[in-house]
Amino acid sequence: MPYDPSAFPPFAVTVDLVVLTVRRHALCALAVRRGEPPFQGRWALPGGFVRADEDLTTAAARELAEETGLHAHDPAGSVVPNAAHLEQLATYGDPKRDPRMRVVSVAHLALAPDLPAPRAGGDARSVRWAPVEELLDQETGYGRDGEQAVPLAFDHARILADGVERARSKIEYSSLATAFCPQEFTVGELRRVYEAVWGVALDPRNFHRKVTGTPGFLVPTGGTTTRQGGRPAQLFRAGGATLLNPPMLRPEA
Amino acid sequence: MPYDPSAFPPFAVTVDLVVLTVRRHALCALAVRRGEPPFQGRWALPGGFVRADEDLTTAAARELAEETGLHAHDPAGSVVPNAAHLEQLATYGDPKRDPRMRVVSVAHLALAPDLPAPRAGGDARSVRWAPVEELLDQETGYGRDGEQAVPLAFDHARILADGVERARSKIEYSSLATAFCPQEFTVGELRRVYEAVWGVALDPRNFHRKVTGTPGFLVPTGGTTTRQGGRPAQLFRAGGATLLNPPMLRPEA
DNA sequence: GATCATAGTCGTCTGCCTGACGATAAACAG
DNA sequence: CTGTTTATCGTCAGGCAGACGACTATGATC
Repeated sequence: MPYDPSAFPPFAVTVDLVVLTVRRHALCALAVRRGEPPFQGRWALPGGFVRADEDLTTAAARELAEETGLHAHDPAGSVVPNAAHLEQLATYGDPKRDPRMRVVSVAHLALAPDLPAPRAGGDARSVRWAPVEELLDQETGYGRDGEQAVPLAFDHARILADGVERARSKIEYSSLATAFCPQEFTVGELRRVYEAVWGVALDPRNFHRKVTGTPGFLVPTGGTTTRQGGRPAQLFRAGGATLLNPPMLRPEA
Repeated sequence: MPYDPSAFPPFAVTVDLVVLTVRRHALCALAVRRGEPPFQGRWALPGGFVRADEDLTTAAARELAEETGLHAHDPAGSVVPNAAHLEQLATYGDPKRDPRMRVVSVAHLALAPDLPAPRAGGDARSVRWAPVEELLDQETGYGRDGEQAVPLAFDHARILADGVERARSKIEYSSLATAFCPQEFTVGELRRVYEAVWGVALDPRNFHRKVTGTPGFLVPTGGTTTRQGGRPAQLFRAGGATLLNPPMLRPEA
């Protein structure tokens, strides 16, 4: 081995979070405003340093709770209300990605239902849900309103784009879309999740046939709701199945 | 922000490599024997420290070249003979994964054709291609021969298992299986790659129909070969398509 | 050289799934 | 009561995959 173990270069290790939800028929990500240089005043993904005795997943779950109050959905754990799906996304370590020092960031992806107030520990104006389209359009200079027509800090646009792409592809072959829904939801609400994440319109009849016909995907709870207007719809919970086989097909292939 | 940027905990960052190939109809991974504690004498995945000014992908490509002589296939680059596919796999950062210090390892996955001699810079007995089944069976105590019936060092069994799972699922919906083949190959050779990676038998007729019917997957070179015995087979190169739609279906779902 | 074993290649048939879309049902708004 | 909205059930045609028969072209063996 041609290296000296006592002379390894020191790194800072952080976790950054791509927290996605569906609000008002649009896929939104959590953004925080930076209060200090570099990129002061710019929007960024939430994140922070990994502590000395902390696992990466633990650090991500801690940051998620600090920023949103959401608890990570423990894969083997108990049923927590408002639990979010949390998984590792990818790691970004370009030597110049942080001008201050060498920082390696382990990005994580979190999917959460649309919660009332996404508020953070600090002041309310420093954190918000922003449509991902808007956050990513900033990269190409086409922001909506003047104030936010600024790219995300660091390489966070790239990280966000990777997270969105992961979510888009993963709801194809897994039941992960239910992570965007409340505990009980209707087929129509689930369909609107797919439509918002993929940015397409789906046929309600074929979608209904597909999701109700996939064993283990949806479990009827017996109740109905009319919160979407129209004819009352059956309520469902997410079933035990995590992999969809055959998958949902994204149109416009 | 509740942290002091000048007081972040220091980490060592390494890259570990899951290098896979298909040899003698079996999926094999590159393993190196550790020459020093901890886990001295045990088999481990190749890897090493990321240098101070080095990108993660660059570090992985450097380690790959050092251990195997393989060059990473530059996605936008020139045609390099014996180029391997290289992609980031996942990052492992359990505080106790290395007893010496806090090490975060960014694992990468490399897929390479079956090359004549996989030898490393050091002595030949310290590096080998081992069937992944054998390396992972060690975890449960069912090793083949006495000498190697020992688990991999660190958490490398977990990393290897994750890499194998990534490869198994990725050849379903991408043309990545061609990374296991030489520049020119036959449909039968490609089928044996799928059979080795998935550990199943595929119908040669349906497989042939599927791969030759997918636009952009295979490009005939005009030549034929009889190196597999039997009737001469057409030779193909990998086409430009990277995503297979609809995907190859893994039996026994 | 005839025969056999081995691989490769082309077709056929059937069942399942999907996309397109008609029709009905059950609520609410005017 | 009528129109609007959403949910849900059905029908039909096309495409693709699995099962499998048939034929082809080489090398090996007697």
